[in-house]
Amino acid sequence: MLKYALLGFLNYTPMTGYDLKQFMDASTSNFWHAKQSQIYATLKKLEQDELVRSHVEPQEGRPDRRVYQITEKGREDLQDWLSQPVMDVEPRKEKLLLKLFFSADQSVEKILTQLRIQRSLHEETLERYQNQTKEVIAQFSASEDMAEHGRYWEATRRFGELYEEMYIRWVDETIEKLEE
Amino acid sequence: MLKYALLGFLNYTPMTGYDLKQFMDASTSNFWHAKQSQIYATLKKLEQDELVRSHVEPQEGRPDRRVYQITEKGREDLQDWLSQPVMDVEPRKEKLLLKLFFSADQSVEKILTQLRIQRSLHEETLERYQNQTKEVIAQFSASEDMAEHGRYWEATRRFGELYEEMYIRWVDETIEKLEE
DNA sequence: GAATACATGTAAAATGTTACATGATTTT
DNA sequence: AAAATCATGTAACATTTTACATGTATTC
Repeated sequence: MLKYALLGFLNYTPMTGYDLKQFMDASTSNFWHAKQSQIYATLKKLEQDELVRSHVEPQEGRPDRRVYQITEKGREDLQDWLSQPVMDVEPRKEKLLLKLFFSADQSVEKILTQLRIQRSLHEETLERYQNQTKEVIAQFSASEDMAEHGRYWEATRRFGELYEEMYIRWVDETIEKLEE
Repeated sequence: MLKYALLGFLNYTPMTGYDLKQFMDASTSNFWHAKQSQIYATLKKLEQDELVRSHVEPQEGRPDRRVYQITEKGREDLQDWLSQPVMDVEPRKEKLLLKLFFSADQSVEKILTQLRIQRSLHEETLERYQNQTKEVIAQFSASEDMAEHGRYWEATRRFGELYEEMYIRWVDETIEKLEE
């Protein structure tokens, strides 16, 4: 699936694995993320499958850049994937909930601390979506050929915002019940 | 991490890999899930590490059962994990959002169809949390020695409920904006 | 008569994480 | 003087998914 994230970005414009990581961190990390090493490995595989092509741009004083661009075959594959509807609900994994589920023998004080830590982490995340991510999207949508993309980027950002608000609400509710 | 889900359940009572799968599907699938094959593989590893022990119970007409029970070492490991606070925000992966992010060139009609499919899938999931999962928890909490656990199980179920409500709200909001 | 439940697992592939390695330039 | 940024990657490991294989008993 990372495959399609990379093809999606390369469909905008050619760039390096390093650039792709920056873009993902700034825009899709809310719903899709990857480590730098995985991005490099996946790009290599995409090139083998001829969905992307690369060339090296020599640089002085800095490491050379390997710039990837999407091929016609890559565009078709991406288009194909985009047009297929998602037919399932994505399963979640939430360590904190797993812990909480088995926490009946822990002290309530310890659990409350856990929850308060999560609350502040999710508050930070929420603020990031509301400020930083929002700005990044606004900047990119400013250019004319990217304006149409802005609507969709904003929809995904909004999801992150709603998610974090929901999470904080759930923590507050749970803390309240435990304090009774 | 599946490791701790299995230890957590085995800390209630000894059971087979098959039983563990049933329990997880009925209770933790909202925030932690695993395939049957992964459960068997993980149990094998847990036994090698002496965190669980197993014995075979012969059966007639049905395959023999391999019943696992947690060891003292396993209990300590679980306890240790439970007492450590979670210090990060769990990253999500949402295929639909990834698709939506890159969908500016798709027809609005196609995207709306995508969103409507997701809406109905998440509505089903929400209802499951509100009815089936709620009942399962009520049943298990009925026995005296499990009553205290019920509070925590309910908190995790509530998370699923809030999540699905949020998701549906987001879909509705997004559909509305696209229809403008 | 067909499908589901019960119960176990193996093998291969895909995916993702962690740790390591290099080295100049720029910022703190 | 130390840390972060730019830029690449490899290797080992861990986790997860998919597909295969088996066979009885019960339910529809």
